[in-house]
Amino acid sequence: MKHTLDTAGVDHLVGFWLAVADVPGRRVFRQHIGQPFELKPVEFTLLMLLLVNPGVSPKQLVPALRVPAPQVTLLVDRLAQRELVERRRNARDGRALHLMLTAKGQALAEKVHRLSLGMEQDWLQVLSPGERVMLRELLMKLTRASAD
Amino acid sequence: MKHTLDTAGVDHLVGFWLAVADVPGRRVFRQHIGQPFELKPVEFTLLMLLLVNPGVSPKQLVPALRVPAPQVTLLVDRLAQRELVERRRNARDGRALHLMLTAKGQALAEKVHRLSLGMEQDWLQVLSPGERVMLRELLMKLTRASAD
DNA sequence: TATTGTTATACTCTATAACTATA
DNA sequence: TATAGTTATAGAGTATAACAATA
Repeated sequence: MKHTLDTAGVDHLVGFWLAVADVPGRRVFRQHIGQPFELKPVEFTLLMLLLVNPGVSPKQLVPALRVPAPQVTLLVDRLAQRELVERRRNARDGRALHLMLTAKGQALAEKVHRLSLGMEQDWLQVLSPGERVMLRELLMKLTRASAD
Repeated sequence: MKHTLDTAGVDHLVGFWLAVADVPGRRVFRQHIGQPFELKPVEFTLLMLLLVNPGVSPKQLVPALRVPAPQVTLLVDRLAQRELVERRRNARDGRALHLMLTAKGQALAEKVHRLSLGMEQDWLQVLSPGERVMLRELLMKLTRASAD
């Protein structure tokens, strides 16, 4: 009995290998950041976006996080309840919100960002430094080309 | 108001760009195969595996499809009900099963395989032929290195 | 006693429609 | 009348534990 199946039927598909590689990629995140700090990938991403783009609106997060508007509301609810993020009313437009990191949120965001810088090393060890850069740049090129 | 947020906080993460690229990758599958043939990605992958590995057992599919055993049962249930796959008892071991494509399943598997050969062209258009090969090979290398 | 596959069940994630409040 | 955000709800996907049949 074979222990590894022949994947010849899907070997030609970038999408297949992308989906497969995503599994250990998510595990790396979970082990280094997700579990220790109780952050889901999308929550981590939101913190990272707020670190660099303070004051963005939920409306702007919909395309950036690739998540529908109602989910952004729930996402911000959770982070606001943990006092990591706060909602501020837009002074000119009473409908719109500005999202800001609290002091606590800022500290956490900086900490997990620092941790994230080295967390993928083991996972990517099989690739040379040049290959890692190449892989990331090809993925970025692919994404930046399509509708962001 | 900026229309594209600064992703500087996550730019260094291969896992982030992998997850992001996976979104249009799934859309390509859905448009070309998923919707027209009512196949989910995991169902398509199972058909492709059976095309090359006839007679595999659900047990073998668990690691290959990265899906827990009960989900394999339900997956095979659906495809068996559509008369694409059939379960055969192992003659030597009454517990084990062999999964086979039916004639109908074989025909569908061959058809969607043929379609899949060209379906990613538009999506990957921004990459040169060499870059596409490079991307796929880096992803395969990354996966083959870790536990399959 | 261990293994293959199944059943039952709970949990999370995701998507959509309807609503509010402001403009 | 349109827009930002929220509420409510339903559907799909995922994970775990308990079970039946065979070894």
